[in-house]
Amino acid sequence: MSAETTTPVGFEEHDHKTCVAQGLASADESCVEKGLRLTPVRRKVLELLLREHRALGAYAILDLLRDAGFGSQPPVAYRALDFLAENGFVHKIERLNAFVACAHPGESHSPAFMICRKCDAVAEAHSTPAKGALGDAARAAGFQIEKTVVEAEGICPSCVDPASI
Amino acid sequence: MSAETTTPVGFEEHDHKTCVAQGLASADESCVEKGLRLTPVRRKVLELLLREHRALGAYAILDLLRDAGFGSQPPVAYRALDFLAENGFVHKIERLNAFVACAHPGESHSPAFMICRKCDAVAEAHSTPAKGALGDAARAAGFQIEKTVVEAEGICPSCVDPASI
DNA sequence: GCAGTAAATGATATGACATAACATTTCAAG
DNA sequence: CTTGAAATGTTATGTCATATCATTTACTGC
Repeated sequence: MSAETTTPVGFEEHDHKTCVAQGLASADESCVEKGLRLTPVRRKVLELLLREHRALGAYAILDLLRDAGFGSQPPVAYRALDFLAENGFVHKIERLNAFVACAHPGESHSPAFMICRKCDAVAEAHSTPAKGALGDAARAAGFQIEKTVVEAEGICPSCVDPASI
Repeated sequence: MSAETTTPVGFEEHDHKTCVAQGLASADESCVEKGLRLTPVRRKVLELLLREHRALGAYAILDLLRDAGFGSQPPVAYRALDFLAENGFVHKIERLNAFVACAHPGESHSPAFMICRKCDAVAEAHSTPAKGALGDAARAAGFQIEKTVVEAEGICPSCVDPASI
């Protein structure tokens, strides 16, 4: 494991092929371990998201699925996305109503996202929401946190400093 | 200011009338200060959200607006909600595609929400996302955070322990 | 192998959320 | 009073998501 795995991906140059291959391999392995079925549509959706490596809406995914010879009605995409999201292979970006491939496959994590409002690039980082003020408030209120959505909107390095593009 | 103002509201009994009156008074005052126009529709939407004191979808608000004699087309609700959200009087809950009145009017804050997946109750707390792991990741990546969405999904005290209802 | 069952997929229809565009009204400033 | 900017009303449309039922696939026990 290289040092890069701890870096938020999404705002940096990287090797797409490796990215895609590792993501798929990781998912294959994980599904075998857990007895999950990474069927052709599901694997294709994951591959598409890894390839694009940005947030895609369900209907954009659907277009790509059609091109790849799969069914082209909304439930086809949503069912695959539900499976992938439930099992941590992709994440939904609530702010964008869109989906991204998980950038830290295999690691257990509660993801946090940085979303550029100019170019819509999305980077995944780790968050520890239960450890901060929110965790304190939840304990005080008797609220049991099961899942957290943490999304920061702002300006990515490339859009802050156009020279760096 | 009572001790209750630091408690996440939404999961507790409270005085609705005071709630609504204070919220509206606070908004009136704030708008005068800032030269904003809290027009009848806008004020009505805020009042409705304070009264209901839970997350409402735009179309639910629209129904209530119609009942109150206002226009009943979607832009009427969305424009009022945009104004109120931009100025911190209401917040959008991305997870629910719905809106709640701000529970901490007048205080500057980056809100965090606890959302019960059983009863859809929503409580507002404070968050300090830039201080934790996300802030570190953003600084490391050169990402400039402008706004954060922090939403925890789980079980509220009443649904955990039905006897307490 | 083959029947029975559960899971996954395909397809139709509909529901829920949100905004573009333009006409009309309101309101404060000159 | 008029003029320009902001707000509102209205029509139409775009985008995101799911309920439902028919069909196919794939695993299980006989």
